Amino acid sequence: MKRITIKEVANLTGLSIATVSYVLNGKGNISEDTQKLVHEAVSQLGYVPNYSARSLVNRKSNLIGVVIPQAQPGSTLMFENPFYSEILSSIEYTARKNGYHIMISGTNADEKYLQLAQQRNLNGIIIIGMYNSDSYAGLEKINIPLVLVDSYVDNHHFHTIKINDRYGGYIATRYLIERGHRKIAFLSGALHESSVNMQRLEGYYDALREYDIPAEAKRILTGQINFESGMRLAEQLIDMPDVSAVFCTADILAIGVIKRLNSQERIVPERISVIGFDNLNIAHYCIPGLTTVGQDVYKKGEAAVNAVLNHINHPENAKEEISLPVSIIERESVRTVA
Amino acid sequence: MKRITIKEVANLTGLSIATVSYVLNGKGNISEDTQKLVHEAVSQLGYVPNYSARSLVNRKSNLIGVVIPQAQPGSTLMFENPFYSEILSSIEYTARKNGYHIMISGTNADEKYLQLAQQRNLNGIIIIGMYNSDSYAGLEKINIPLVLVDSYVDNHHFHTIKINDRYGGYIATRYLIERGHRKIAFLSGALHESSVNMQRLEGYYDALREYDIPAEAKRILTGQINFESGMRLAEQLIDMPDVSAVFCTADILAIGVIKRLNSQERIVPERISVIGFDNLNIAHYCIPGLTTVGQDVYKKGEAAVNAVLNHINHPENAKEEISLPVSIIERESVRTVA
DNA sequence: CTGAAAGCGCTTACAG
DNA sequence: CTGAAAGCGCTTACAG
Repeated sequence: MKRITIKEVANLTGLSIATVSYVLNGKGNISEDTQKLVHEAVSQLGYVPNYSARSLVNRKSNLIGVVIPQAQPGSTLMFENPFYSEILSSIEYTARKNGYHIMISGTNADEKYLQLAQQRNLNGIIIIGMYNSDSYAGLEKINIPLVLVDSYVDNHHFHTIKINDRYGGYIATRYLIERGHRKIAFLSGALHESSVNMQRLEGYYDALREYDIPAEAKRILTGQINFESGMRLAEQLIDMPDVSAVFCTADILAIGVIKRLNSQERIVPERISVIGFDNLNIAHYCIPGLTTVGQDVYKKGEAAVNAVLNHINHPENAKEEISLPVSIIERESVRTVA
Repeated sequence: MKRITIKEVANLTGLSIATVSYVLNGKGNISEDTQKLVHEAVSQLGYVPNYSARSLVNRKSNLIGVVIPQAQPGSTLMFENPFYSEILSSIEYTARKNGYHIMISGTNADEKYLQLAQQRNLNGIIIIGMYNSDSYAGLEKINIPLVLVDSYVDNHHFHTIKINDRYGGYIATRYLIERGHRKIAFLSGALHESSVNMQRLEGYYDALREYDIPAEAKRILTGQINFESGMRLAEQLIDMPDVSAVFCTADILAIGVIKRLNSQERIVPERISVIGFDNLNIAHYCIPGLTTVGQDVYKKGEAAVNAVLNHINHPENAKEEISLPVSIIERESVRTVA
């Protein structure tokens, strides 16, 4: 099956390939008649432009790369946490509306990905989540728009989209305190320096401080951000009968915690209260509905794509640093205590 | 920033670009010494091959396109149903291990996607789910490996990966019957001719027939495959106090049903039993744990990629038609009645 | 308003 | 064992 090229269109119309190319790209000054002629030939022949050839000369691919963390190095993507599929959904949608496609891959956000980006002539890169900071080494010497979502590696070379994580941690904790809780556990993934978890922990401390509640190191429990880890961390809670509320820095963690607690004698919210973070769809699905710190995951993805697009169109502009709002979403997993 | 090309590598080594290309591709008979020379120059220069140029001459992109249904035409992808992110995860992983990347897009699986596939020189296409059958029109005249996941449009032009949906419907229903249930509702998405839902309904009928239980049309309720629809369908159940068990053809539907039922007087499983289909992660997360018909979503994605890869390597082989097994996963959402 | 020609960065018969 | 050259399908100054 011979591929139909611009040459066949040129032959059929009796024009040159240059002219055909001009009308296809809406460039140059081509007469109405000629344009119509070309368009007719295109649809008659079923001509489809070859992006590989276009990319080669334009040095652009209309492809945006999205880097999603892996569950384990070299393993499957972290889709177990619905946060990633939710944000991917809005990234894909926003990109599609603007004529771009999404390439996903579970590579690390490191030098190797930089190679990939060059190989593929990516027009932009969106990196979601935190990677250890020397992963970013070399990434700034690339002149491809690069946006970091939820990362506090802040070297002004990249666009950043995040939320006010510290404030989120603060309002979550305050919400529990205002409902009479004093012994509040903090459950999260690893507390790396530049992680959102660390910020949320600071917010937790802020709230305790404001209400003169001493922070207890033993109530800070860390694992990974997934369901299983939530189950395991909940084990540790079982030996802390005085803890009346738990702040989990991710909904998926909170779901695991609730599941495990429920299988013990500690029903949520009757015996213990739980608040999450993210407001994923599952927070709404589960029973009891999960009270959580809501962020607009859809907007986050949209903002990431827009940052890429803006950079493409106005490379001279300063780096974007966008911080999206958070707010408490009340459901049934927290109760007021005396 | 000038891009480093094969030419620079040739200059530095004093070889021709042909020779450099040969060693890069491991073709031809090139001496050890020359090979080493080239590799040194490559790493010294930081040379990265340009896939656009490669694709242009090879007519292959190392890119596999994955088509995921949209929630609404022209809207975001159906990631609200975790089935899609779970299968995407295994598709990406399997592709990555084999040197391919994944391009996702929410286009319809129609002539337009065919154009896209040609534009992008896709090496394979994986279409997940059911589209109306004339969407596939023209898709067979493309000579790109194409695999259909969970579709009963069966014209032998495509590879197909599915499970035994009818049997799945049968064992789900039988499971309920064996536990004493007689008035069993069937909840699903639209019952299109070639949909998995229709097959699962047939299995439901099979089981009823086997046990001489009359099928009642009023107990067949259809909506869409999402959480909200599950909530809405559950409304209708409220006026059917005699129904003691519900078979939902998707876990996400079942989750919606349980949530709604729970907010009424009908607690699961005490007052009514629910069985799902898919065995998604959420089936394990929720309370009560969801008893469901388990399929291996990971294997499904893996099989889809392997079908593409096999086709690439052995285009002469017959179309693959793979059917994966299903089995009951017991949790807590079904109880035995007298 | 339109065309001839160079060039994007690679691969691959074909010669030698 | 290595190289000169054509060609993949497109875009874009530059002429006219």
